Amino acid sequence: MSTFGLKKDQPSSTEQHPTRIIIALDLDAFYVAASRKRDPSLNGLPVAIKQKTICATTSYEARAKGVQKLMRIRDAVAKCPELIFVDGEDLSYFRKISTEIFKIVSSMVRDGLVEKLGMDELFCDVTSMVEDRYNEEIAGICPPVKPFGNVLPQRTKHRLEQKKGDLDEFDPLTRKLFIASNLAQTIRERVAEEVGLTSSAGIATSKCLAKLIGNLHKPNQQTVLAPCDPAFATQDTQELIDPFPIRKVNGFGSVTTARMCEVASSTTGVPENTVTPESMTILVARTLFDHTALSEMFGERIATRLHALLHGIDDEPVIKAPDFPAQISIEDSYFGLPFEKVPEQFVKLGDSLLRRLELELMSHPDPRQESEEEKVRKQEAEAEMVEVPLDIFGNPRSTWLRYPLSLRLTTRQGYTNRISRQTRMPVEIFDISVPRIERAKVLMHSCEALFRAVIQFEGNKGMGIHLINLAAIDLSVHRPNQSIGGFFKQPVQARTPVVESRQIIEEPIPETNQIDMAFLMELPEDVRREVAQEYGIELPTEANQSAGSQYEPLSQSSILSTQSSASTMLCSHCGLSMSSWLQHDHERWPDTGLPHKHKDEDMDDLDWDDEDDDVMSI
DNA sequence: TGGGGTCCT
DNA sequence: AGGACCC
Repeated sequence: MSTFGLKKDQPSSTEQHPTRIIIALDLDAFYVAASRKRDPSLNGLPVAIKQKTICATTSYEARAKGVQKLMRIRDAVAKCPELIFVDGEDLSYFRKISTEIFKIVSSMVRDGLVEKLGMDELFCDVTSMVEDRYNEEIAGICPPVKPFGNVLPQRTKHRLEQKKGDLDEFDPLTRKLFIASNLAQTIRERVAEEVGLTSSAGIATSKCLAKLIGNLHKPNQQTVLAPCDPAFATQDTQELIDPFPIRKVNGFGSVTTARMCEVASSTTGVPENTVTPESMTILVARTLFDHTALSEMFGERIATRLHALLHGIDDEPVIKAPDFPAQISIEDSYFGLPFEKVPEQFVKLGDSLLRRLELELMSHPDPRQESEEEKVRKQEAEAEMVEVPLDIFGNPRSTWLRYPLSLRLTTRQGYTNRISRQTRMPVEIFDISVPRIERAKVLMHSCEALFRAVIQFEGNKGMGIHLINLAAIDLSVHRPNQSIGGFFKQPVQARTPVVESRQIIEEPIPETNQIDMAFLMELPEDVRREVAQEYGIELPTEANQSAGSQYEPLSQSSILSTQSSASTMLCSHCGLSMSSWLQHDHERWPDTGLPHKHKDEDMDDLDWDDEDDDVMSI
């Protein structure tokens, strides 16, 4: 029988925007798999990725012993005493592997139409790729393909078993989904070969369905949802997803689900707590709530989305991951960090943030690490006979590809909600000829000002700080100019790059780490060790220290105004002495930086050594 | 319950 | 600036 006629007479049911073919790719136990790539001795063993007091991710061996994701360490050890813990607080390695995988998949999908969800999930819109391949099948250029992996719904499976050779009798959409399942397999194989990590996939006509059914067969498997009969497609799909708890569906978060359980128990008159999130299935929700009900509960916009999802409809497009993220942030959690210890953490987190900014927002002279944008930039520069910026040795120089214009500080006191404040990013941090720890100190000062604002707003809840998050946001292509006020009459920073980069500006050779020692030694020991380790600085041994005593201990309070840079200046306004890196901050006080001397009273608002601090202990 | 992210209001 | 959502 000819499918040609069918195809012409049936212009696919959704004419407004063509039916899409989506692949949802999910890496199996990603953190564990990446850790095993780094350390193969973990293979085959029960492993948990530890973050503070919880197991963020667990290996399948651990799950077999009942060690679930997000379980407390204590409970995990009780379930599985042999459990091996891998520290998962530093995400840099995971980020690297994640990027590798993203690049491979992007290169295999037309137009790089790949969306990232977290570090281990990808959505690919392969509609047009599959379309082309389907047309080749129709033209007889290549034979029709069987689906790869698990197939749903049952109706399609049965038909496959019955009519073995007659793939061309299936509906066009069904055949396209079959094709996509083979593409998904190819992608998974490539990732496994080149990176060494296994993954699972779901193939369907929307992100939501693809993800839902991808979860049905999990490690290292895939599932395609390919309704074979247009007359039953909607019904088959609905019956398939009806038993799922709504929590498994992408738009239903904990708040929405809880609210629906609440309303459900009050309207149906069933006793409380009998409608649990797990029992709130798509079927139950769909029977209980129509669009109007949802609209009253959540508002028109959200209601429309949720209502559609309950009916298996999801129009969310696959949005290609941008070259640069919208934000880059660093956070750490604490068991009630006393206020006076906060500045040290600002230095530590600020330093980490700077590292990440340099890694992710700058060009890298090593061509092996070169980003796509950078290659394009170089090609353009070449075409226009403009030289790429060179360093003092004539080698290609790292330059900023994006500049975060704003800095945001988010904190949490106890278990209350997060409080955040933002300010302009101090431009000094972009001057990489200055040692990073110096720039981290600039960030620290900005953070202190923001922290004061947070405290003034929130007051002291008497439990110390439980979370600090530093975020670089508002990424711009242009280097921000310095031009607020200007009574320091600083030369305006050279606008970066590309065009006027003919002349090589001789930048001062970066100062050695020696200059940071005084500052370093003044930090508490644990922080100092962490920072020093990051920089590869060898800390003096105790013997050294006592013998040399070259590092004069500074008073605690001087942390707020310390300066170890050689270039010191006095504010012409208030006469305060400070490192030249702080000029800009100082000038903009109280936005960031040091206060002017005549405004010292303002400092009283922030008492770092508040005796009333009732620090919560573990 | 972590250490990240997104978008909407 | 906060809140919902995602992993």
